[in-house]
Amino acid sequence: MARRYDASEIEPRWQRAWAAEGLFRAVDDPADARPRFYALDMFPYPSGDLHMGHAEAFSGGDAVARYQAMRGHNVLHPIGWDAFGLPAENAAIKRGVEPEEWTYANIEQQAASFDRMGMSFDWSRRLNTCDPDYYRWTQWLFLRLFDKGLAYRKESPVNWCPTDATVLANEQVIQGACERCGTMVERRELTQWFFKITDYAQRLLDDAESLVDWPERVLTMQRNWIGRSEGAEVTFTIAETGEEITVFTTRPDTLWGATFFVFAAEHPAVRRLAELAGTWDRVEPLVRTAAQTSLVDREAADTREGVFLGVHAVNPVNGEQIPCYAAPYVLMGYGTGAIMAVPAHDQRDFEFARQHGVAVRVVIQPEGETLDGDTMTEAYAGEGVIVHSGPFDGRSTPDSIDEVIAWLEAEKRGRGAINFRLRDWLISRQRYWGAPIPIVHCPACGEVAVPDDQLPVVLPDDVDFTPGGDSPLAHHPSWKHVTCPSCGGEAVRDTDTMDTFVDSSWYFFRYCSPGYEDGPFRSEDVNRWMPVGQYTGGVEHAILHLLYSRFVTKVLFDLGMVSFTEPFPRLMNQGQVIFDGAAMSKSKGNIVEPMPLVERWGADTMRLTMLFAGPFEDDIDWKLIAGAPDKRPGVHAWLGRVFAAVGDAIARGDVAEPEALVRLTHRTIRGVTEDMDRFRFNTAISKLMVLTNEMRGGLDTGAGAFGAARALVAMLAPLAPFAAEELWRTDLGEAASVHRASWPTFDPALTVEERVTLVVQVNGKVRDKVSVAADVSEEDVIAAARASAGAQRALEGREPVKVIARPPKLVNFVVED
RNA sequence: GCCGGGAUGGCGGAACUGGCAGACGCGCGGGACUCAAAAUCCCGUGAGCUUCGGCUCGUGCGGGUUCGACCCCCGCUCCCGGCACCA
Repeated sequence: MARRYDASEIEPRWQRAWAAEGLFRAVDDPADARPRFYALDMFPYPSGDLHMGHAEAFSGGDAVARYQAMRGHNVLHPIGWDAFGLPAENAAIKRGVEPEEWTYANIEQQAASFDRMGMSFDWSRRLNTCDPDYYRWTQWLFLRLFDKGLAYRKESPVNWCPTDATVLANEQVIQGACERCGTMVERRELTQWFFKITDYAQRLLDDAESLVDWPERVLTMQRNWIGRSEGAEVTFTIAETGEEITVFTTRPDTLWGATFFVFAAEHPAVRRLAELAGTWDRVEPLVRTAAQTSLVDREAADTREGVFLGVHAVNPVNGEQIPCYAAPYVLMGYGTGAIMAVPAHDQRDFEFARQHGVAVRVVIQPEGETLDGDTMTEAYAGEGVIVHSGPFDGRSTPDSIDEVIAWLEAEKRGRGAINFRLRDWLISRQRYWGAPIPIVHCPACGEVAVPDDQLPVVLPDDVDFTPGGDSPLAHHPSWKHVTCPSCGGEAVRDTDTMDTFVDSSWYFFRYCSPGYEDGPFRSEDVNRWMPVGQYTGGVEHAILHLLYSRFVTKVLFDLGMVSFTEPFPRLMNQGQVIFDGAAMSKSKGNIVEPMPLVERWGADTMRLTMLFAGPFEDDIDWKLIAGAPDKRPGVHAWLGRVFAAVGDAIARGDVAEPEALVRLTHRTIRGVTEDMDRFRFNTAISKLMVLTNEMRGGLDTGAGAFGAARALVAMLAPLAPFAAEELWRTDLGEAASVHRASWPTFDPALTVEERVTLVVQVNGKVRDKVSVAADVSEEDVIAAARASAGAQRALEGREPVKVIARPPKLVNFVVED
């Protein structure tokens, strides 16, 4: 009687057993001699139940954790929830549910689903970022940045929805409109808290070089986001007032080609200069429009509009006076907010010059060509020979850039400079459901840190969520009124909360010291477990979360709290689960949920479906890989065959196995091990399927397969943990879990084939295949090839002019025709 | 526009370092079992031609290097992702 596979009976039973045994607890005893492995999955946001993306990501992450445990590691595989954030507040506004209630209900549902899936989490380390025990330390982290001058307040433009009367995050502005009410977003200047991540720009860039195990695209995105540019700062003088204005340029070699000068519309000097020159009437509308245009619209605009200010700038390299304009195409947030414009060699400046009738002066020409500024149709940004540039005439560029910078420094007209596109991290949110910023504003003392021993600053639970323009905390009748920790006078709390990316920038440290009450974590715990052995999650966090986490790690390193500067040396991004080429969405009505699949066919089938569909980092199109919901998935049928084959093998007992099966088993162990090390779950599963098929072939002839069965079950464990455990403990009779068994090993001698297929080619075309001994000599292999029927037929009696022999795999006869 | 990644049967995908293209699975066709169906098992399955021995073509397109190219080089096309006035 063949062993039957019944997931619905097996899975809940082992799920309970694992929990009762505490099987997945990480061992914190320093005396434990096993090497440690921190398997980290990006923690979920609790909006509803788990979705397909979670199912895919955690299937991979859990396979890694289980595999590493079987490889002899003491594995830390924690879970938690990124539980602060706007959706909870929106649920409160829309449906009248308390954010806290909504959040915790979703967390419980997701936790139950994870359990049902059999995720090997160490539940004892579970955390939620919205728990006061957690956000106490988020606030503590803020204060350490505040102490170091890395957290500061300044006025900054933000997205403002006039209907909801509230500030929106960039992600909440959809094509210039509020995502909730559709009103066009405006721009407002508000005083906001920032983290000074720009101080770490160079280190974030330099250390990225060490992240060789990150996906290339993620590293590229980070580098582009940081955006380092080398160039020079050059100081121009306003002819009419004598005031000095510095610009940044990456092309100091084109300084002699500057024919006008442009200020960002918001530049503080614009109004003063325009009023002085009597042009404010004409300039003012432009400035006002720029100030009101949302940041999103502003970046999407591509006009070359601008207004002459009526003043002139003196070019320090040649004393020339050039007209000054204000134009929105120059950004206040980058460089100095003012530029020298070189229309001949910058396309944007060129378009502006043509539209406003400004001269175009060529100072760089391609070798052997002459460009004419009056007739050229686009800027020339290439290499070439320098002309009309005083001491640099006749030199070539870009080689001369460094010499121009040296000359500027010697002449005291400018200096070499580096600029980054990276901006400081705006962390203020005028929102309720976040960690309150632990600052008290005192009329006498200014910004005062809440003392560490008064943390956490707890969120009140009786607030009005109706959008009102600033944080709901500001409207609470009593919460914000406190005494100043410094002078004892009357003061008010800061009523903003922190960006949820602050919460998620340090959660992986907290997992190392769960429940620790004297700090966010114990350094010795963190330094034992970290850096993370493998970080798994979605590519949507390629920039923000990963950049912020790297930044916070470097700050903690500088504080002497951790001994490393990069938290995640190995990163893997799973692909998205899509449907019919598009993201699953409610409006499309094409959402497929993982839990019904788990209930119908079992968690193991859900995992195998995800992992077998293709490379882990590729997208999965559910429409293409899944049949009808009630149609039995192929991987489920395979598990059925595994049960039957293992059952039969056990019934026959540990008797002699065909040598071919023994060799295949060893080759399979080698191959699957390599695949697991490289996240190649799809090919690992395929190799296990081949082994299953071969076992069944042997069993048909009455031979044994016990060793193959044991290896198969062990290798199945990270991929289909319930089925493997059932076979291991119930059928094979092992007392201890397969998930704490040793990963099978192979004998290299047995992975080598005894006989191999020799490919016989004539002129590179396959003409025959012959079985030969693996250690065949060159002469013998050529003789065997030549004797083959296919070679005889194709050679037609001709003598090869050349014979290429690669024993034992290939012989190629080259003949002339 | 710039940057990154792709394109292989009807479908998802394999192919180590340049050496059997299409592993494994889905789907489909045929068969066994069955009163029947489901389940299960077996056989076949890139295209065309075939005297059934084989032959020709075939990894987005066009060239090249090589005894030999899905793989390397040059030139394109299309698709996906990211950034997008960053001076």
